[in-house]
Amino acid sequence: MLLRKADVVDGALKLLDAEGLDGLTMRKLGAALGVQGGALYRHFPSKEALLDAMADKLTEEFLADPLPDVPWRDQIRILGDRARTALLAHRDGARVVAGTFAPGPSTITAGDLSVKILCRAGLAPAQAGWLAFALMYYVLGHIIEEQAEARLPAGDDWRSRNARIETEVSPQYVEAMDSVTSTDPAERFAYGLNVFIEGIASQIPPAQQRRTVRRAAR
Amino acid sequence: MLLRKADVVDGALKLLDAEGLDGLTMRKLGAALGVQGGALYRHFPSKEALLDAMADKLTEEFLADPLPDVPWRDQIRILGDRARTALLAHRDGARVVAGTFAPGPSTITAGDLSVKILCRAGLAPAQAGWLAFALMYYVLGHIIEEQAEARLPAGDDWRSRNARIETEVSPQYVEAMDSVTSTDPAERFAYGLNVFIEGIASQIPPAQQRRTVRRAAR
DNA sequence: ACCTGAACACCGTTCAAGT
DNA sequence: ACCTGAACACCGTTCAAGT
Repeated sequence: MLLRKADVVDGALKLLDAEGLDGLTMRKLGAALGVQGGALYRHFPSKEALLDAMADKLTEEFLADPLPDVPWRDQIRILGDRARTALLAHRDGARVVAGTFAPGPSTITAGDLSVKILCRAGLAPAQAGWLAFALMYYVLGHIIEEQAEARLPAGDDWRSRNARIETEVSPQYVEAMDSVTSTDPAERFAYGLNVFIEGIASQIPPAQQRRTVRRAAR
Repeated sequence: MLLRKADVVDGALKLLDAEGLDGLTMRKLGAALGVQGGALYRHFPSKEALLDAMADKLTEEFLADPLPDVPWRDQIRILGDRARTALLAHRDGARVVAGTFAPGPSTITAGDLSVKILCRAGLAPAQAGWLAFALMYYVLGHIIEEQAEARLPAGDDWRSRNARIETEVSPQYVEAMDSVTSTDPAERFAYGLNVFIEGIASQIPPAQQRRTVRRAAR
């Protein structure tokens, strides 16, 4: 049975779940698809290109449904939550997307969508572009950390690591770190996303802001 | 001449500048230090541990001077700028720090400092911790991208990549991407950092905020 | 204690040859 | 066109043996 590009990407995502990003090798992927490792280079010019295709497939998923016509703040919240769900759906999903070198069609569409939302909110395209990236850094950073923590050995929390090296630390830091490790990641994610949204709101010129509020009200 | 741990870290940072993170191998580092690759395992149990030590050294640099007693917004701006300077000082510096597995003393001190600033601004320790991480995601994401762009082949801009795949894109997106690639990264960095700061300010309870304003005024 | 030399168990990638 | 088999040029890591 001959392989198609899509088969390779699907197999790679399956292997990703089983082995993690560090365990994803061309030889193992070949074996999982019943083929020699080298044969994969008929379908992708490099492992990097395959990883780009995997990232684009993950991004595709959270673009499937159109965004509802709600105020821009809610649209960003929805986009953020969908991105999080899509990235958490595969082991190391966030790391795969963060490592994207050449963006695919879905990655570009996602960027386009983010910029359009921020422009409709009242930002100039330039600032919308800058903040779309900033938003992406937050989303990816947060989820990379979530997925890393999920795979730590049981006793290896921040407390035991701090104890090993002797660094004095404020009681506030202790409380902060305890909260980071004990609070539902979804809540932390939403909180930070909201801070971001309020920061964006602070950059919208008042004239535009009025228009936005009316949009939200109808 | 026998090697010390610090010599290995210094040599590794030098080799990082010459070869980049992907070109940094234990064998090459050994050769640069006049030693076999395997000999490095007398000083570090793994390459990962060496990379952690490199990351901590980078972090150490921007903690050298104490923060001036200015309002919390300015303290965060100063911290962000110092972090950016320190990370840009070495090739792939941001990727090295982002890949940190076990934080060292400086990394912990930097976290402690961030949390303290945010608490002094009026946040509860838990939220201060969450936002300290969010802040770090932004800083690292931005600088990783800066350092990646700096090494792209000349003709390989977003425009030529988009042309290769046929994805329709809004005129706003075009303007946004042009702005991202043509604007001074320092300006973009400061803008996003400020958005973040204003978002944080929006989360501070009014009672606390008054105190903060007075602090800033004196 | 620190380093050498050599090995082990892998990698990504290429390519003549087969079907 | 797609795949095999085998190679090339590397990796991180380990370890007996030297000094």
